[in-house]
Amino acid sequence: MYAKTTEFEEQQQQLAKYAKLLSHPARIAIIQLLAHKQTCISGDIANELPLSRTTVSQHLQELKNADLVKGTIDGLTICYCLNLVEFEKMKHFFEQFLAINSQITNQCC
Amino acid sequence: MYAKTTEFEEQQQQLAKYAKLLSHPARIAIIQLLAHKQTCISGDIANELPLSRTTVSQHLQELKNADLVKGTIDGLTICYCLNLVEFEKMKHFFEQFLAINSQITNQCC
DNA sequence: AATTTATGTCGTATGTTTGCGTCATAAAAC
DNA sequence: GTTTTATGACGCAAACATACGACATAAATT
Repeated sequence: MYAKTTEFEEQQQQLAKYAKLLSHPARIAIIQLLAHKQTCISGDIANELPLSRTTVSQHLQELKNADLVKGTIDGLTICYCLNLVEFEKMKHFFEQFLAINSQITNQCC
Repeated sequence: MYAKTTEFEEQQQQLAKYAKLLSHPARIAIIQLLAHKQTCISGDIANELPLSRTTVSQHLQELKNADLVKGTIDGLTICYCLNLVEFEKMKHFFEQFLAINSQITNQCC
C-alpha cells in the first residue's frame, strides 16, 4: 500500500502539491510574513511563530524545495523571500480550479 | 507533542483547512467530477477514479464533513453535489490569500 | 585561537492520512 | 421473505507529517 497519487491527472497532482504546501498554518504564516516584511528576514521568522526554530526551519525547507521561497546567504544570516514567479504559477493553478463553480448551472440537491 | 495549529491566527487555520481538503488529487478529481456531471452521480464516482470504492467513500466523507459536498439519499443510491455556498467561501479565502503578492514592491533576493 | 551567533541536519517520538478488505444496513428486486 | 445492490462504518497496516532536542558547521566577534 502506498501513495496512488501518480495515477491522477498531471494537473490534479500539481494542484494537490501546491495545496499541500498551504495545508499547514505555519507555512501560510511564513509566506504572509515574507510578503509583508520585504526586508527578507531570516531566523527572525522563528521568533514570530509559536514553534521551535527547528520546526520552522523544516517548514521553510519544504517551501524552498517547492521553489516557492528562495534564500540567499549573507554572511551569518540567510535572507529569505518569496519566489514571485513560482507564486504566480501557483496562483494560476488555484484560480483555474476555483473557477469551475461557474460551470454549474443547475443544482440537483 | 501534538498539533500546534491552534496557536496560529483563525484566518490562517481556516485557509490551511481548505488547502488540506485540496491536498489530495482524489478529492480534487471528485470536486471536478461533481462540477462537470451535473447529474449528481453517486457511486459512479468510484468507477471514474483509480481507487477502491471504500477509499473514495472516505474522501467523499471528508469533503462532506467540511460541508463542501452534500448528498441526498434517493432510494438505494445517494446523490452528491457541490455545496456552492461553501465553495464560494473557500474561493474567497484562497483569493484573498493569493493576492498578497501584489504587496511586494521590491524583492531583495 | 576561542567564543558567540545563525543556521542547518539528524534522530526520534508521536500523530495523521491513505488505502483497502470485511462487515453492517437498508432499499429494491425477485 | 430472500437475494441483490448501493452504500457507509470499522479496523488495521503502511506511509507520511509534525515537532523538537541535540549535534554540526561555519561566519563573525572577541
